[in-house]
Amino acid sequence: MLKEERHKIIIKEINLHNKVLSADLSEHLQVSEDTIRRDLNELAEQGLILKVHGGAMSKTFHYPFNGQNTVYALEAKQVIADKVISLFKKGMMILMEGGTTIMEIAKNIPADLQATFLTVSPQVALELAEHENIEVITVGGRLAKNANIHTGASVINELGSLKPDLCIIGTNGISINDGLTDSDWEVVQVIKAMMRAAANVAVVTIAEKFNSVQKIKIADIKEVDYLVTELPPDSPVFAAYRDAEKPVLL
Amino acid sequence: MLKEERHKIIIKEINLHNKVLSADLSEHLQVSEDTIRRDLNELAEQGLILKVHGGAMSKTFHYPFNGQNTVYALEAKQVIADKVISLFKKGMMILMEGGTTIMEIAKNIPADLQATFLTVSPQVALELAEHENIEVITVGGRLAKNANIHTGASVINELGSLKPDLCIIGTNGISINDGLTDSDWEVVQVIKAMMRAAANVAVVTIAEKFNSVQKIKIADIKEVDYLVTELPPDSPVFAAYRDAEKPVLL
DNA sequence: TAAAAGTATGCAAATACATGCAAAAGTTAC
DNA sequence: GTAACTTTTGCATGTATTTGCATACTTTTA
Repeated sequence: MLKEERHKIIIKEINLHNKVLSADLSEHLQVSEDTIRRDLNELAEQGLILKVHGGAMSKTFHYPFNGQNTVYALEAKQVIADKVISLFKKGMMILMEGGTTIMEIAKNIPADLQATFLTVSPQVALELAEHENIEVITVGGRLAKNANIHTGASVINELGSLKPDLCIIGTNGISINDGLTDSDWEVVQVIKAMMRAAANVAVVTIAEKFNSVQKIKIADIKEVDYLVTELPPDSPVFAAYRDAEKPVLL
Repeated sequence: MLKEERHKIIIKEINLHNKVLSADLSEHLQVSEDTIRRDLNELAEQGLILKVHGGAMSKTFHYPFNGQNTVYALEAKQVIADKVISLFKKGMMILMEGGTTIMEIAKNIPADLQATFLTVSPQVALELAEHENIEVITVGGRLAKNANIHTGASVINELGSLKPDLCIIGTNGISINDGLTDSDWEVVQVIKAMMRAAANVAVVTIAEKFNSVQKIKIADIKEVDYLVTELPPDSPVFAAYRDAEKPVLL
């Protein structure tokens, strides 16, 4: 049996079943597991498969969202992500909303962080699933199409029985006087429930959104524990926030 | 024996068996292996064959695997999608599993169908969300990273309180004797719960998976209401299935 | 946290390869 | 026909690849 022949069979097997076990292949192809492992290494180097402990899996199945859609204010969001991640500690249970900033955070979580992440966003869930050491739990429910997060009574219900250490939310509007605001009633209900559930609340937002107000109120500024933007905490933009006890500026 | 004569025979042999071994050719053509190697080198230089260690292989046989982003057996899956969609009626509540075939179905749902879709897969949920007229509900839970579907007790629980009209599942193994099989225990539990919940069960699979068996049993064939493949129902592949009352072949 | 399963590494045997060379076979020119 | 030439072939040599095993190490699981 030629090596390339084995490779072909392995690829086919992975395409059929999305994954293969080294032990199964070894028996099926009548070669030692060492040889199979070498085969899998080669195929992985060629980028054809994704090698995992015990075998290999389909790459397409695992990395569905390679589509590079440019994110607005990406650099700012990466700065924000770095700051937020400094709040993450081992063993924490962290609840995340959706949105591009939160996605950026999810992408940049350190590989060695051990924590449990809850989210109401399928996109965030899939991004989080890329990290080996974290457990991902989706709070399911009716999927609101404009925001791509789960909403509805079942979500509120479910959130009521969770006690995360930290809750990360994006926001559409934020201002001293009107607090956090948004324009989607269903989304607002979910965010309220998330804030109620969590021990600490971090709001992430690009500075551009400061002092903008939307139609529906979510909460007062003083209910936010951490406020994270791309600007340094001593930026003049935050002059009005500095006297308040909360939120802590990052 | 002329060189060109050998070349023709080698090409013929490769077309017939997709591969040749230098040792076999040497014996068959009564020349030294060195000569065979030189032959193979020449044919490879002309781009007619793919030379590999130990012999040569058909080029067409090897090439299809450079596009790693193309879903395996995409055409077949689109045919399957069309057939399954014929089962969808207005107002139905339809429960979907995950996997590439199911994704293909989700993509091809007619724009005007009004229905409610439940799914345990974040990917499928996001795909379904692209459709205006359907309601999407995610059954949330712990996200199993290898399969990218929600698993665990909460999912089983939630499924227990749902009564979908139709349930669409992919499968890794399917055979007359061993029924539906898979290799992931958590996934199997979820699929079992899905089948229990639904009034009707449709299994979608490319014909290639027929008569393959995985380690863990999900259900007997007779528990499946519709069996959907890319082949016509009267294909000889289904000879053994034809006498059974269920499943209905599509 | 200990056992089990899976992995990486070095090594040796077997096999396959490229290369140079000379003999054999085929070709051309006279 | 045969000398001069080119091409092809087999062999010897040294090199490279492949493979299974032994070993030590890491990850996973219970």
